[in-house]
Amino acid sequence: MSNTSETRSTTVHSVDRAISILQVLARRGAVGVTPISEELGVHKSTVFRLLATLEARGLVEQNSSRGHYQLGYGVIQLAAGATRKHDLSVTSRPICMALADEVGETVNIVINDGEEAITIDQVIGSAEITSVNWVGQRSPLHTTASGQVFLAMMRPEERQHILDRGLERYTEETVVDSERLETQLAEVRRLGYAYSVDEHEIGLAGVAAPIRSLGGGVIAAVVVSGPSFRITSENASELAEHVLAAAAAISERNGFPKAE
Amino acid sequence: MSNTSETRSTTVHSVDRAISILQVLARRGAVGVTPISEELGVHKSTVFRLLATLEARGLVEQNSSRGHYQLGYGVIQLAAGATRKHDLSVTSRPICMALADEVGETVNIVINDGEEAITIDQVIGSAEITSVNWVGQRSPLHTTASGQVFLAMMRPEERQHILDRGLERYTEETVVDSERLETQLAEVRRLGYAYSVDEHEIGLAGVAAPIRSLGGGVIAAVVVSGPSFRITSENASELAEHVLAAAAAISERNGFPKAE
DNA sequence: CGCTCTTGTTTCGCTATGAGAAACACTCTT
DNA sequence: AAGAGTGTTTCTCATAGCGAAACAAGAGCG
Repeated sequence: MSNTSETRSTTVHSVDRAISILQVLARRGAVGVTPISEELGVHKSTVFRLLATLEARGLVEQNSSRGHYQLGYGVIQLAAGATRKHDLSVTSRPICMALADEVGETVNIVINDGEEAITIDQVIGSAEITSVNWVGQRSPLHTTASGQVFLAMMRPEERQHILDRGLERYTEETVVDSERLETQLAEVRRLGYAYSVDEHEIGLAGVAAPIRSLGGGVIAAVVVSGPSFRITSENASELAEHVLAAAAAISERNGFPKAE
Repeated sequence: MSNTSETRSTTVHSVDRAISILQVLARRGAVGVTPISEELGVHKSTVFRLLATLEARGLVEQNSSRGHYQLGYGVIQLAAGATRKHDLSVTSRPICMALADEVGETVNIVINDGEEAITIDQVIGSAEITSVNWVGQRSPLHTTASGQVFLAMMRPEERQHILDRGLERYTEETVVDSERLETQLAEVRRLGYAYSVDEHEIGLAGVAAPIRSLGGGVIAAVVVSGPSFRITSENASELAEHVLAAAAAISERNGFPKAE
């Protein structure tokens, strides 16, 4: 089959067909040679040969002798390479640019290394007079909006381990009492986002939402941050809606099922 | 390149090459045309044409004009299809068969539908005199080893929601007190596995460990179960080692990073 | 700033590959 | 037991995919 009006397409026909087969299997689960042939309009001997190639490389498996075909472990292995953490900024960058444009503030992507938060990408907002480059910088979990997202969503014993090490005070507003922080984190779980003001640095505020991966785990956070005179408790919930939408879009690109 | 001494291989050459390119990108991240050409021993115009095909279908992206190539969102979408829950039994089946052979008891794969545990696959152990087919059967979360794995690993407010509905007594050994169950579940989190005996049915015992996916979320449990005179508190920890190893192998096949 | 080198991209002619037709083998259904 | 349907294999042929050569663009160096 040809799907282009050009005499010679730049794409490789048989690779195109093989990808179509993979997509049929992703959508339909275990399927036979004949239904694939009918759906794609390709001869069943061709389908068979392409499946044999995909099977030889582990992208496809046959569930019994002469049985149906389904996606194999090799696809999961490829995806594991595709979703490695530090490539997250590549998939999220266009969404962050759109968000920065939308809200006018700086947008960061932050990951959790288990002990601290690390900013891996940043888009400067239009409202910024001066720009601090946060990329590569570490920050404590308890004082930043993104850090509070990580603390809120992690398992209690993992969080307890962190709290047991003590909480360092950064400003007069820093919460250093474990019980009070737990209360605050319960609110983060209830709302689905964190809002932090003056806790890490006087005059600095932020709104953060979790980025989830295929299995639902939190792999990063998207944060809108700026001066606390612009990011106030009055407009934080409106800002949060934009941040949550961006986090959902990024999560979807990382395999998290789309919310209906 | 030809990797077979036969005159004509059954696999499709160009599809084979395209998959090799995907695997290079999964391993190396963003790479250029020339390094891929050198690593695979394929002409760079061929690599370019194959990359163009993969890019057209979304499996590969170029990070800037004339820039390096990397895996695209399309691979994650394929993997989302590959890791759907009910296909889990296919990836886990060989590991369960090996585990059943190893420990001599029946092995089940159980998923959590949010309210109850459901067995989706079963391998009968050699020590079984009679065999009960658990596949398709539902069981409560608080009385079974797998159910306790799910309760232990879920977020506290989700668990609270379940506990608030009340716990039904099945035997004299069923724990129906929420605080006592929470203590038990804390032990499950500490050990990484659950051991349940006589709580669901007198004479029935089991050891269960969580199966995790790419993002770390618990998607299922692998359980060894049998009569309580064979699965005792004495041999449960030894049995648990085998179960944990099987759960880790299944988790890895579902994209969870291999523990070093 | 200009030149050189490297790499991504494009074009073209040729042949080895991938296509479909036909047939075979196996399983399921009646 | 026979027929239908589907997975698998073989064979011939047309063309798609290959590599060589050349071009275009960007990076690095003097």
